[in-house]
Amino acid sequence: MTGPSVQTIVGATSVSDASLRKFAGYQMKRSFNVLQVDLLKRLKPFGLRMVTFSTLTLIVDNPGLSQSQLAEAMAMESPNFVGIVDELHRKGLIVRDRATDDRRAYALCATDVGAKVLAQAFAAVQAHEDQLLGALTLNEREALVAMLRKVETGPKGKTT
Amino acid sequence: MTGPSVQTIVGATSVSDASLRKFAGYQMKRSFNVLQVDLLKRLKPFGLRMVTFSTLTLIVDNPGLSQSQLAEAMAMESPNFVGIVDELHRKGLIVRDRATDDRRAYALCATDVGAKVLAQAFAAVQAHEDQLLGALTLNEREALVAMLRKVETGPKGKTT
DNA sequence: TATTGTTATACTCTATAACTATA
DNA sequence: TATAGTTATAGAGTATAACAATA
Repeated sequence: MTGPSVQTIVGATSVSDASLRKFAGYQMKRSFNVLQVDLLKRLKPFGLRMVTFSTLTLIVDNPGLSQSQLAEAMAMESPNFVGIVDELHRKGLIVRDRATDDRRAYALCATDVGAKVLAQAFAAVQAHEDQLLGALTLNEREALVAMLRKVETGPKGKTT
Repeated sequence: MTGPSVQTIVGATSVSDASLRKFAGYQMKRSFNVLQVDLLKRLKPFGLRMVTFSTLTLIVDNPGLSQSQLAEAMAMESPNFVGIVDELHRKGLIVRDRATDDRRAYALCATDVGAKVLAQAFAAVQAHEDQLLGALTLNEREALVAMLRKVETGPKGKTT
């Protein structure tokens, strides 16, 4: 919706994407894709991907919670969470005990191995962020996260 | 990796996700998901989704380019681009003429209908962004996009 | 040989309906 | 009846290999 550049195909025509680049949504997608590729590479040595890393972090920080509580905290649908938990369990990183007061629910906790793996992975993720956000100052990084959070929460800070 | 909160399951335990929230990557994912849901809703009346909207925008701004040029500009793999172009073509929003100088390639252009649909959809997307980024000032919005771009480009601004 | 567009394929992420066992 | 976890399924998004037509 911006550019002149009415050319035919001839050679190395540079594509004008200025219209799209103005949209935070488009830029978020582009940036996140780059970030995710790098993050996945960094997590691979630990047998983790983004979602299993996030889940394991929450379990270590909040031992004993149920799957539905964790799924809700991650804004995930519970059916999609089942495979994640299975994967962490299969790798011996977490245990699933039946909750004492509600025999439908599990209480998820990290194993010693899980805690150790997470500690290492956590450092790797921090290194990954330090590298990928290396062009930003610490203040800018905080401002970025804060602004993104406002986008997530919405204009009125709706809780619903 | 932060919190105390070693509770059992009992009732409405609030989950501590402070560790994850410090990561720009996690926050980007959460924010983008919210944004995408709203954007899809806004684009539905026009029969577009995020990727077809983006593609149509590029075609209107850069008439006559080939699929591979556009796919590269959007950082997409060409096989995944085929369906996008088919979809826009099926809806009568673009035409695919064989390029005059290279009979392997197509020269993609928007139809009159395509241009009109995009103009309306473009306004809708702008309204969507104005709403979703409503908690940010115009300066903040620009800063957000600029910082995200730096993340995409990388610390050294690598072009490769 | 290399490139454009294509098919086929596979893996991830996301969303919904419906089931089971407990409550 | 409602909830926790599960299964099955379907739709997007993303990635690679391999092919035909053309360069």
